[in-house]
Formats: sequence, structure tokens, C-alpha cells
Amino acid sequence: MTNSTRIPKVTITRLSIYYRQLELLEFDGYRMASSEKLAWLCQVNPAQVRKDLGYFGEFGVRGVGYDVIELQAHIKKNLAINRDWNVGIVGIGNLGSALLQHQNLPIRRFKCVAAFDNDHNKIGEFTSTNLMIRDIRELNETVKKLNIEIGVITTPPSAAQGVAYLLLNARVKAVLNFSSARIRVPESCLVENIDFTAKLDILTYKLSNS
Amino acid sequence: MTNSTRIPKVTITRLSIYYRQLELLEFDGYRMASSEKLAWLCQVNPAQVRKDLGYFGEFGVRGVGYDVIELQAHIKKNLAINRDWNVGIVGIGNLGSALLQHQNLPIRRFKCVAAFDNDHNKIGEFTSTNLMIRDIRELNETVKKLNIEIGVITTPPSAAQGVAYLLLNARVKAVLNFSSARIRVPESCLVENIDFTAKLDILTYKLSNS
DNA sequence: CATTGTGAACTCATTCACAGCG
DNA sequence: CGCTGTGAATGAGTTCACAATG
Repeated sequence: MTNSTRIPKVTITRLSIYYRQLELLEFDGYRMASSEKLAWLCQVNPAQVRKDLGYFGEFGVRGVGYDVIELQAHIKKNLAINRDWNVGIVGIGNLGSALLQHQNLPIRRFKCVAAFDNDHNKIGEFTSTNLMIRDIRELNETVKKLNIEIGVITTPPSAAQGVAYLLLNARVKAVLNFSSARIRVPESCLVENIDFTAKLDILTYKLSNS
Repeated sequence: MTNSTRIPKVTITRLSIYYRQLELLEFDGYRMASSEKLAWLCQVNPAQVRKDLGYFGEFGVRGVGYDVIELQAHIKKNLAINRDWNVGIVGIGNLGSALLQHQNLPIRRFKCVAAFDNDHNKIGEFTSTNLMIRDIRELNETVKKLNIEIGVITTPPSAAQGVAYLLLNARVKAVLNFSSARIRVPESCLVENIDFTAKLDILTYKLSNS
């Protein structure tokens, strides 16, 4: 029976990880995979895998395992990564440029369709992906015209909140914030933060406490 | 009384966030901050702030709050970010280059002292930070010579595990893995993963379930 | 009969609520 | 009086353990 309880956020993250391992398993010629095998690859507990998958269906065959291809399709559907998503990147410094050129994004159907900056030396230039860098003042208009649903902030921390407001005004519904600033948005907008200095701090903490 | 229970990992992450807000508060001229103020800035519960700080000391003044400067020092010490850490970056593509040039790292005393790649067109070239890109075969020797304690993997996923082995062999004790591959290391080595496609997947999941 | 699916037990994290104290 | 520090209550996430089953 499909469990209709709300799926925990950690489960979503793991589904994303399972999905990538399933791709690799398929590439290696596997047709079926047990929760134990998948768990080993993802470095989690087998019961965790089964419970996570159980949140949105019953896909396994008892005594056998999961169909590698079929399970991928289920996860893709559940995560809504079975279609294109248009992405706009704000702040075309080194990190913004790196994302624009990052192959993983288009492979996973995240399409970087616009690049914005406020630096007049950059505006009008073309990225190596042949995208014109637009004035941030055109953000509102461009988001609507190109149907951008996800905004990515790759500005310095001091500019992050201002950019967040611009994105909100343009009715972007989700933001991926690479700046180390905490941005403040209304409930209606989703935010995920990627803060690598925080990750480094975890490492230094553990290094000096072990 | 200083609580000696092991500090949860989530608390470490938040300490890093508190620290950055304290820097901003200091910059804005605040001398004291209450748990409520700090909590508001970091978007957490005030009791959470107090409990997190309580794990490693008693720094507050009842009826008043926390000394903004003093608390920063305590957190820095606890996270071990009150000294330099030498970092080596492996994989000088767009993302690796972006990190090499990222100002936040040296500001936070993470020093990128070496850059490695296996591409002969890159080896011997200089980064914009004037660092020579070294052959990955020199990794072992260089890590020891330059006293590199943290390795950063910014290679494609397929190369990540191999690089992890090289880093392990060179006795690097902590790895920050930006590739979407899960790397396998012994207990003695610490790993943190930064997987932005997983973060995007969380956003698309939530977008289509709200 | 190997492996799934899942309640129940357990572990870990958050929040409450208030005593303690400057 | 106001805010910290913290035990107790609650809530969330993980793991166990085993019945269900292809």
C-alpha cells in the first residue's frame, strides 16, 4: 500500500542518491538490485532504502529485489526530474560561470537559460555556452519571458538578499543559494542553501576533535 | 556547566551560521546579542541557539545576552577555524578554478596551496591566483611537502573515487567532495559531500508537491 | 527461501517551559 | 525584570525484527 505520510526531506535527498547509483548499476548491466546492494553503494542501512522507497510505492519483488530501470523511472517521476526545468543564474563570477558550463545540469534536465549580472563590463558579453549576460534589471522581464522556475544565486553574500527580492518579484518559486548569507523569503518561495564554508567548518571541527 | 555530550553534527553546521551572523552584527556595531536576535537572523528557534551554545560552554549573561565579539572567539575556537588550514584542490575545471579564486576561502583561513589535474594541457599552467597546476602524480609528494590537511575533489564523478584513493594514500585526513559520486573511504578519513544536483532535486520535488 | 514491506523500538534532534541568576 | 541554561516533553528519523510473499 502506498504510504501517504509526508516524505521527510532527508528521504528526498537519498532518493536523489539512489537514482544516481541506479544509473550506474544500469550502465554496468544490472537488471535487478536488492535493497542491500543499493544500500551498500549509497552507504546507508538496507532498511532505510526500503523505508524510503516505501514512502511512495511498492516497487520491489520479494525474494528478488528492485528492477533497476523501473525504479529509476519511479524516482524520477517522484522527484519531478522527468522533465526540463529552466534555471536562471544570477552573479556571473567564477562560480556562476562554472555552473553555466557544468555538464551535470543539462544532463539532468536543468537548463541554464539566462545569466544575469550587474557589472557593466560583463553585461552584453557571451558566456562560453553562448548565453548573453543580461543586466540584472532585465531579470523580471526575462524570468517571465523564458519561463524560469528556479533562480540560482552565485553573488557575494552582501548582494544575496537583494537578488532574492528581485527573484521573488519575478515570481520565481524556488531559489538555490550558493552564497554564505542566509536569505529571507516568504513561505511561498522555496530555498536551498549550499554553503561550502560551513562544510569545511564541519571538517575542521571533526579533525580537531578526533 | 560545560556539557560534555558529543555535539550533534547539525549543531556544528549551525555554529558556522551563527558565527557569520555574529560577524555581521559586529560590523553593524552591536556589542551584545540575545539568543532571540541571533535565532531570528539565522532562522532557527531561540532555544535551539541556547542549547547549541550550551554544548560547549556558558557564554551568556542572564538578562542581557551574548557578547558578540567574545562569542565569535568561542565558536572559532570550537570549530577550529582560528588557524590556517592548507587545502589542495584536485580537478581544475570550472568549479575547481572557481574555488581557487573564491575570496571566502582565504578570508576564513582556508588556504588553497596546491592545484592538481591530470590533463597535460593544464599541467604547468598557472591559475589566476598564480598557483602552478601540478600533475596529479605529484599529489602524494606535494601533500606532504606543503602540509595539506584537506583535499577538495572537483573532478567529474567518474574520477572521484580514484582521486579519493590518491588523497588517502597521501594521508589527507579530510575530503570535501563536490562530485555527485559517493566516495568510499575508511573511517579514519572524514568526508563531506556537496551535491548541488541533489539540492536541485529537493527543489523540484517540493515545487511539484505544493 | 531470499528479500520486501512495515509496525514497533529506539536513537537523535527540537522545542517547551521554567528555575536560576545577573 | 529579562534572558540564559537546561531538564522534561515532544517530534522526527533510523534501525530492528519479522510476517508476508513472489
